[in-house]
Amino acid sequence: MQTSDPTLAGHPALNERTQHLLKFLVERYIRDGQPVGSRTLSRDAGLDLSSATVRNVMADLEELGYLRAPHTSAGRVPTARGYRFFIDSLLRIKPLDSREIEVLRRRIDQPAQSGAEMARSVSDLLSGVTRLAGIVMLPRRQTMTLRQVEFLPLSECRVLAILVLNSQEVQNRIIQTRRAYDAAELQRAANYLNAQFGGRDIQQVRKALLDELRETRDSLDRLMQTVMEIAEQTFETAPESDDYVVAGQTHLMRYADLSDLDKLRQLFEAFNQKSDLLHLFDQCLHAGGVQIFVGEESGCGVLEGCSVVTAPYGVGDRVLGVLGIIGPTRMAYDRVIPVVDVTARLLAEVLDGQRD
Amino acid sequence: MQTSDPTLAGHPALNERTQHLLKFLVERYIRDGQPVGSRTLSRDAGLDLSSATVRNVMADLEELGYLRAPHTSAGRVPTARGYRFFIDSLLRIKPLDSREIEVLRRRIDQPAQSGAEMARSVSDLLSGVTRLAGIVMLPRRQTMTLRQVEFLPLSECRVLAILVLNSQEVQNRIIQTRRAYDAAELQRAANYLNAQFGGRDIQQVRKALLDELRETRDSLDRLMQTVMEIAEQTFETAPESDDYVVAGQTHLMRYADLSDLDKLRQLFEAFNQKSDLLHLFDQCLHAGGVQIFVGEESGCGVLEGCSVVTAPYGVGDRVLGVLGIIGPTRMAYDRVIPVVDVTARLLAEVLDGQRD
DNA sequence: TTTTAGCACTCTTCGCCTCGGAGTGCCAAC
DNA sequence: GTTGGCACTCCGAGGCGAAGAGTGCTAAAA
Repeated sequence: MQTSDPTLAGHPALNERTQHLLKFLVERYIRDGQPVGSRTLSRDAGLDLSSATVRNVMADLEELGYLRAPHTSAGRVPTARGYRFFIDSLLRIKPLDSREIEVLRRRIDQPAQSGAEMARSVSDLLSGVTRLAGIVMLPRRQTMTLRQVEFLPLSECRVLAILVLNSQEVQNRIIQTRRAYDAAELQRAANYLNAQFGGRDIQQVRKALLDELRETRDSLDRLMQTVMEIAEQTFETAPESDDYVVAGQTHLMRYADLSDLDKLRQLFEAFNQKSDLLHLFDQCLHAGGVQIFVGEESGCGVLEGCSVVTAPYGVGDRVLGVLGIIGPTRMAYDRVIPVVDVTARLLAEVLDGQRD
Repeated sequence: MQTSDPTLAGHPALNERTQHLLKFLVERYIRDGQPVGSRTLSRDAGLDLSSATVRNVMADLEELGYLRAPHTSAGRVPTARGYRFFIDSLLRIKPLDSREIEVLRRRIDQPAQSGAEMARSVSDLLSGVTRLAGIVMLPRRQTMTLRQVEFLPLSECRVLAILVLNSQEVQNRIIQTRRAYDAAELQRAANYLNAQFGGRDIQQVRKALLDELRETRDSLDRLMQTVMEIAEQTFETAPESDDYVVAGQTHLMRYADLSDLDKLRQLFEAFNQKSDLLHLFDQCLHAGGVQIFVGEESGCGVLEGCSVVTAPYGVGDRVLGVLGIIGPTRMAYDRVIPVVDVTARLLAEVLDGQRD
């Protein structure tokens, strides 16, 4: 999360009163979804100003690009820039109370058979709590710890490789080999790999294998040849490893802001397409905390009118993935931000607890 | 597919001319999505009748419940009953030409690592070809052939069970045991199960295990006790086994018939909910061919305005699952039906080829 | 200098009306 | 049984006016 320094780059200092009015306007717009007029602010903002004065202030804010008027007689609405300033400088986040945190913890701390199952359940949780679309990237395979590897001969030249990762996750891969191996050979290869690499993460394993191969290319004994041929395919980066799970897309259909059916369709297609959003999430992987994209800030056309709130999750100092929500720019940031933040932290805790 | 006998239950005989007009009207409505008036029919249906005569016929068809008029001056639109008659008695299905079939075959005959992957790719295919939402139920686990089973000790009292099914599909399951087993014990148990049950389907295995258990409850030796405890959990019907995959939901957002955002949302929620649709598909499992539900015929409220076309797929005489599409009632049945039909057949072929 | 009251102006929304077009139902004639 | 004719209904587009909301500007007040 960014600090609340009102003199951020590109943001001229606003006096107290102006900030207060902007804050009130954004909050009111988030609540009602209707353009907010000067009378409303004059009456409800608690500043005891006439509507004329408020109008002057609003005109200034429009000039600065924080507000815009849908048409001449319709009050003002925040722009992306307005939301940005609101989020960075005006928003006071209410921390979740401990009861709510407990509920989240219990929902997250369910035994899951796999990373994919975990991701599904957490994105369900996010979407249920925020009533927006929840997104969870699958834990990246490279950062997972290898617990155990086994090989099973299936048929002539087909071997089933089984990886046990993080003690929870099991991944299979059927690999084609150049020659047939018998069970004993495969067992020896597995034993070797387990002894050598058990407890290290996949990335290290791949690197070590490559080094080994380079150094002793020609002098490999029979066992090591077996190991090399099979391990090479086994530890290839899985193509499916960069992926995410979306839940609760239907919530987005309730917002009039997004009622343009065609826009909505494009957004849903982007969820299926995945590449654009994955690119966005990759940027968040090493952000070290909650990150917020308002409207087109994300650089992703289909996200016009949408905001994205993300947080990386991981174990210790290792980032495993990113989770977050997508909703209309007009969302309750003060609630959504802590939910995303806490969910990421709780998930880290739970994964940490499962490490052994 | 039903026969084209025009005297089906509940359907009074219609003379040739009336049938022709109904057929033309339905086809035109499917093409344009606009109510069809008497002038259009008189002009284009090729019968050389005045619009007044056509009006008389249409009034009869409305009386019989095949057509309805959205309002007084808006031409006619088919009712669910009208579509039903059209499909059962009037529709002439154009078989796919061999080029198209070849394209489908190539898309289906991709190596897949698992049933889920296969289901995803086939539902993608269905939705791409028909521009509707494609649905594929995952192959039911009970009907799969057990090729091999292995057990891996993970930690104290946790065992990883690996099932190789149909030589293509690998399933894992982590099971909790009452006492710790060592690798040798597990190996013996696996050997026993493989020798005894390899090549049979899961359903038979479960049944045989239960029988065995009942007959020799007290006299089990140590090996058999091991086998029983572990196998029991391994062969439990997986909860995720009844599931399906949807692709191309976004196509449904293009149809003005479904433009009611709220209806659409409910439909999408039903896709996520799954239970209603699963119930519907279960009915199709043993239908022995293409099955069509028009509008509320399915008994499923959210499917109002939608039709569902399904076909079971399987290997030999064993039904593995159901696939199909969902779209607006106003869909090109003459094309969709053969696509669904052929896809199911091709999938059967491909799965059959992979059996060994 | 800042704030405010007042006023003219703009723009949307709604109801109301009208009008043309599309399509129907019915009747009488063929 | 089929057809032409005609009155009727209904929708949709467009125009009009009133009400309401909100603005910008100006001149006076603080």
